[in-house]
Amino acid sequence: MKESKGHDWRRRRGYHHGNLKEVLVEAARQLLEQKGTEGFSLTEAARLAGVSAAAPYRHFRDREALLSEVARTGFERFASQLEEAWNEGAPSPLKAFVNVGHAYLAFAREEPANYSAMFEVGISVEDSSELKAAADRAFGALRAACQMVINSAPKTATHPPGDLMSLHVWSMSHGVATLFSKGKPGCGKVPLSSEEILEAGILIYLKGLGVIPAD
Amino acid sequence: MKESKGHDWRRRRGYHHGNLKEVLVEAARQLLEQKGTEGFSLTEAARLAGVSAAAPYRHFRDREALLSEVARTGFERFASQLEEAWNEGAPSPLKAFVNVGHAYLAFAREEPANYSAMFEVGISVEDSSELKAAADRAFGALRAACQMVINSAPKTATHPPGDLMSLHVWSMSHGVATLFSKGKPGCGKVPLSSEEILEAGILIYLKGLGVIPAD
DNA sequence: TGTACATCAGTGAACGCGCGTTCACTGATGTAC
DNA sequence: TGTACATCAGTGAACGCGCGTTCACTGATGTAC
Repeated sequence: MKESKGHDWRRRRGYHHGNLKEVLVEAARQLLEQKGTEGFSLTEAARLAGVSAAAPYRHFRDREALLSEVARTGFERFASQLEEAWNEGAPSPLKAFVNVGHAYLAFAREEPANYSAMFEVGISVEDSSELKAAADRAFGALRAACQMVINSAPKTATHPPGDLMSLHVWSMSHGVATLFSKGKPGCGKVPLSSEEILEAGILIYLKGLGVIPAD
Repeated sequence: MKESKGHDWRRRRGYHHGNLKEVLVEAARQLLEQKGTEGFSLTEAARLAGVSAAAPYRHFRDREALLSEVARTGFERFASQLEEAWNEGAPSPLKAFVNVGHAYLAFAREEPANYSAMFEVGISVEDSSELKAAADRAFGALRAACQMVINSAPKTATHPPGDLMSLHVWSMSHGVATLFSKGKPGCGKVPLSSEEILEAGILIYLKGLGVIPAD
C-alpha cells in the first residue's frame, strides 16, 4: 500500500521509464507547439520528459530522428482523421468531401506542432521510408476522396485526372491552413474563419469542374 | 593607380564599409537560402559580409531585426513583381491575371530565401509597421487584380467579394508554391510543374466563378 | 523457487562549439570656423 | 585651404549560455538452468 505509487508507475510503464520513446515524442510535440520550430531542442525535450539529456539517445539516433518521428506519427494521425471524415463517401460524396476539408483544417489548427513538423520543418520525406509511407497514406485519403467526387459527377462535367484535382485541393487547404489559421500574419483583418474561406473556395472550384451546378 | 582598388572601393561605398546594412541583408538572404531558417546565424551573416560579429549591431537592434528587414525588402520586391506582372490589367484582365500567378511562383522559386523569410520564419507582421506596409502592398496588388477580373466578368456570373477571391487565389498560390516548388516532400512523383498546377487550378476556379465560360 | 548472468535503459559528468550580445576602443569621416 | 573637434561605423576580446553528443557507469529487468 505504501509503495503503491511506485508500483503503479512501474506496472503501467514497464521496467525503467518504460515508454520513454512515446513520452519524448509527445514532449517534442509540446515544445514545438510552444516555441516553434526554432526554439525546439533535444535537451529541453528530455527535461520535459523528466529524464537526462542523454536518455533520448537510447531511442533516437539523433535530434533529427526525434523530429522525424514526430512528423511520422503526425502523418498517421492526420491520415486517420481524413479517412474518418471521408467515411467512404457517406452520406454523399459531396458532403463527405466537405467534411474532409474541415478535418484538414481542424488538424492544422488543433495540432499545429504536428502540422509544422510535417510540412514546415526541413525534414525530407525521403529520409525515412516509414515517414514516406505515412505521408502517402494521408495523401492517398485525399486522393481517393477526389476521385470519387469526380466519378460521382454528371457526365457533362469535364473530368480532370483525380491526381490533378487532389493537388489543387491539397494546395488550397494547405494554403488556407498556413496563412489564416491562428494568428498568422495578415489574417487579422479577415473577418472569416479559415473553414469558411476553404469551404467557399472548394465549392467554387467544384462548380468550375462541373461536379456541382453553377447556381 | 596603385591604390586604385582601395580608392574605388571607398568611392563606391562611401566611408567605412559604407553600405554594410544592405550587404548584411543580402548575406542573410544567401544564408537563409543555403542553410534554411534554422541554420541562419547573425554571426555567420557578418562573417559572410566580411565584418566582425559585432558590426551588425550598428545597423540592427538584434538578430530578429535583420530577419525582419529581409522579410520587408522581400515583400517590397514581391509587390513590385506582382504589380509589374499585372501591368494594370493589360493586355486583358485574364491574361494579366495568369501572369500574376506565374510571377507569384517565379518569386517563390527564384527567391526561396525571401519567400521563406516572409512566410515561414516566425516573424510577425505586426512587429514592424514598415513590414506590415510592405506586406499590404503585395496583397493589395493581388487584390486589385482579383477585383478587376471580377468586374470584367459577364453579368451572369456570381460576384463574390474581391476580398474572398483574393484569399482563395493567394491560398492556392501559396499552397502550390510551398508544396511543389523545388524538391519539396512528396513532389517527386508529380509530373507537372508548379506553374502548370497553379494555372490549371486557377482556371477551374475562374470557371466556377463564371468569369470564364465552362468549356 | 533461487541463483548467475546478460541485457537493457537509464545517469551524470564532460566535451567542444557556435551563438547572441556587450563593451571599451579606435580610426575614418564630416563639419564649423 | 587648414585645423579642431564631434560623430560615426567599425574592431576584437570577452561573457555566459544552451546545445548536441559521447562516455563509462549502474541498477533494474529478463532469462536459463
